[in-house]
Amino acid sequence: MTTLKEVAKRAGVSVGTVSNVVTGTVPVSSARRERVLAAISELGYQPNHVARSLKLRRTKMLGMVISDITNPFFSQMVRGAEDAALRRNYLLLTFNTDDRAEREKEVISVLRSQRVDGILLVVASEQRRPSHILETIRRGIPVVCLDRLPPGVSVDSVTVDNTGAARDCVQHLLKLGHRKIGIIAGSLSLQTASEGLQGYKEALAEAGIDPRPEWILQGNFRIESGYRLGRQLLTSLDRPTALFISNNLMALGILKALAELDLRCPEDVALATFDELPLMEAFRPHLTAVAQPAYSFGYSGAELLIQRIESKTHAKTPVAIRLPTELKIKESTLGYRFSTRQDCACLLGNS
Amino acid sequence: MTTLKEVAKRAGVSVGTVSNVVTGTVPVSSARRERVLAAISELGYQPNHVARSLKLRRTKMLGMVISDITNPFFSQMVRGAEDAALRRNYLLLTFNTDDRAEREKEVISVLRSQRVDGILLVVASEQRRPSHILETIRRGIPVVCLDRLPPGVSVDSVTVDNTGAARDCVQHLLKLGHRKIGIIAGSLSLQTASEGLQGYKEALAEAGIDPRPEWILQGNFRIESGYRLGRQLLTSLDRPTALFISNNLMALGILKALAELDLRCPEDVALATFDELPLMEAFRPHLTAVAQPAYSFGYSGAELLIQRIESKTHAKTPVAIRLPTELKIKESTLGYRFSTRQDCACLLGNS
DNA sequence: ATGAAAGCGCTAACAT
DNA sequence: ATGTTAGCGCTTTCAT
Repeated sequence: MTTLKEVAKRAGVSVGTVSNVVTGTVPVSSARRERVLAAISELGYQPNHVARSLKLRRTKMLGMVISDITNPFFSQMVRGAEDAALRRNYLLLTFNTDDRAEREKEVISVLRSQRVDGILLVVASEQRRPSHILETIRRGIPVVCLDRLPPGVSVDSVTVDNTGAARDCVQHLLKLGHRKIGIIAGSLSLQTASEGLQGYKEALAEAGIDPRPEWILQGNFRIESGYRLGRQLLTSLDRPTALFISNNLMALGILKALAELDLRCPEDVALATFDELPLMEAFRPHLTAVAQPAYSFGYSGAELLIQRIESKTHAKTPVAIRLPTELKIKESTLGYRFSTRQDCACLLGNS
Repeated sequence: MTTLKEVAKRAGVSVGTVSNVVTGTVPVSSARRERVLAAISELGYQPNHVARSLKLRRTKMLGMVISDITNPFFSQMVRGAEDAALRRNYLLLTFNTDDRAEREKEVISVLRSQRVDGILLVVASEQRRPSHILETIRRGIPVVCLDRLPPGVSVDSVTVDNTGAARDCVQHLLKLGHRKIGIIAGSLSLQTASEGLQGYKEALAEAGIDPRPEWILQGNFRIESGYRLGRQLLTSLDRPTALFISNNLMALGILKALAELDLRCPEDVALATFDELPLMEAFRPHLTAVAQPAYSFGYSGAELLIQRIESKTHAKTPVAIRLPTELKIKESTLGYRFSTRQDCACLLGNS
């Protein structure tokens, strides 16, 4: 690999001059600049970012820790973060944890060894005040948590109001006349999942309905678990007439179960889910969903993180960005108790 | 950040000794090792990978260049590559090009500046003998191309037989009795897309059918383009009875068009697509698809790349790994000309 | 405006 | 087995 020194030799100038041409921070006479530029292109010189990082003690790299890139929610988030990062000339180093706390620990350790300038984190650890995260922050590496917050840690974050969104969604089912509403929640050790369950319970409580324990199921956010729990719930003797599902993948699993059991949606069971995805438009019935701004999670998170990195001001109070969600009502809940199009239109209008 | 030097001072040994403890390449007396280990954990020392990379002139980082991480095919591929890389202690630096050649150039330049040890590349450039790729290889940075091959470049690769897979798939439609078969191809500047079209034409030719230009449409691998072209084709006066679609996202778009136009599948039009995804199991009708081993593309590619990096032997002949595809026949093509379950079962059996 | 030189944190060759 | 040191490629301060 060509080095600054070789370029300098070829152009007949000092390494300092070449560096000044490359970085553009110090003016260089145009005659010399020309010669340097010529030498650079003749030799195909590419600045060594590793050496620069060592010297400057910053890498212009961001660590990104998510649970699984093959989950569309996270791939959107990563794309958002990458787009924001590249605009500011930062690169993204991404890792999957599969929501396993020990993987998260390892990954953060790797990221620190790599000397990333900051970390975007979708926490896996359910543990209170996780030391690896606290320690990272204490060492001056900015961390922005996305979607979920580690309990007991004061840290910048980008989240949505999961409780409120779940409550709105279940209220929508109640308004349609449903009284027997089940929930497929995510793993309750994750904050988002327990918030979703909380919203579900609040909505039922407001309507004066006692939650039925056998209709509250805990999954793991994967297709397979939605399928399995869906079958379980839908084949039970006294099955709910509506289901609230805490994420997109489990919803897909339930659709599969539905098809196998020859149940119609929304006639036999109405379905409402968290997370909306472009590809869900192709599904029939079109699913009622709480749309989460997956891309924005990443984009805003990266912007906030870079701002923290570059402003150096060790802020005392964390910034908490709250992104809006939107309940998008579609066929999977409509049509159940309604016979005329007018009724539906009216309901769509004020929701 | 704590450095080796500080650890050495604390433990009362030389930096060399600390380095030897950390890397484990040279034996250190257990008494001193203990002291070093103690100092490391007291100070929370994390080796500086940047400095190590500069010194060793290798980063243990792999560059990965794909078109778009939000496309499930590529997110699976990235996950495969990451799993293979981590097993060998390499990290993955991923970039999206959106299939734009100039982005690819920029990204590869960044990767070279980062001094990645090798590059996994899903090529975007349709240009012959693209200089940025040739130059990268010439400089001794191993490149493994995934899924597609840049024209005129001798390079390691992991691909599938797109032509053969497309031909098999169209032959399946022909066997069912279809004579009016359309194709939604990808952007024909991409090798995979033109191979798919080639297979389609071969199958028709063997059956003695002349291709109808108005039934050969070119999309761009996105949901929206499948939707648009699907509507176009399905609303035409003389529409095909079966459709071969070159990727998963466009197939989803067509399903959306189908639902809007109130057409049934497979009764009104049979559908067969490239790419199979776990989440497609939830769709009804279940789509007949050529299953591509997306995860394996990444996994095998990363393994091959690392082998190249570590064996240093500048191989003269490129390795070309061919992964198998599998035609998975489902409801979206079956049931069209068959009235009894027996017929279907029989057909499923010998395909 | 330009050159010389120190030093970022590490590894490995060399000396002991 | 352990300590000492050169140098990886770069930026930047200090002279000039």
